Amino acid sequence: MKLDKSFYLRDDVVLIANDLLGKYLFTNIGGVITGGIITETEAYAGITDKASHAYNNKKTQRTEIMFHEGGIAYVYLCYGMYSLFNVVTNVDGIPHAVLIRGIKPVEGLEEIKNRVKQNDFDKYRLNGPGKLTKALGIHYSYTGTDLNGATIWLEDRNYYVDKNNIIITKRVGVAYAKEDALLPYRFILDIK
DNA sequence: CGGCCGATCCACT
DNA sequence: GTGGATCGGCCGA
Repeated sequence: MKLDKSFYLRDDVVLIANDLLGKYLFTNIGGVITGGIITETEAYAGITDKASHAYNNKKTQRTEIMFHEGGIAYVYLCYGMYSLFNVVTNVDGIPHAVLIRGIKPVEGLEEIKNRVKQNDFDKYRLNGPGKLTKALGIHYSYTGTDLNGATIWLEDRNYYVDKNNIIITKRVGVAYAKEDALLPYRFILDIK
């Protein structure tokens, strides 16, 4: 079943990032459904988090989406060529988000393989936030999409997550955030 | 308006 | 381990 709105409205974005491991992310782009089990996430804790685009209450046309009520997508272009997909959380006015960094593909494998166009395609692993959006067809123009809709959605299919398989570490690529770059906000589900 | 820079990825050493 | 690709967003003038 799809994740309930209340899942996204909770105020602990770090807890939500952990809870998202083992949940399923799906897209329906042009009638083709692709998706997988979420295996890697990072929490971005809003206005006090130096790594967040919303740090210091920065509200621009791009980051404004994060200030909305949880349960929608925040997708933006990074390094001029990669769309990065985030789940917006918390209530209206608090710009929390969770970056989805990796999945284990389970649905639409052929389509995913065609989209990523890499020879060493690993059907057990699709790690990297830029790669997974390409695989699932999520373009940055999808920012603001309701995650309870028919285009992008998340489901709980009772996948059992063994806490012993969760690795918690610091976030990647945010050295500019200084001491906040060391926060244990990255969650990895270590499955085959 | 111009210039700088990035929540990345891949090829190459 | 390192450097280049590549372009929208952001900020300062």
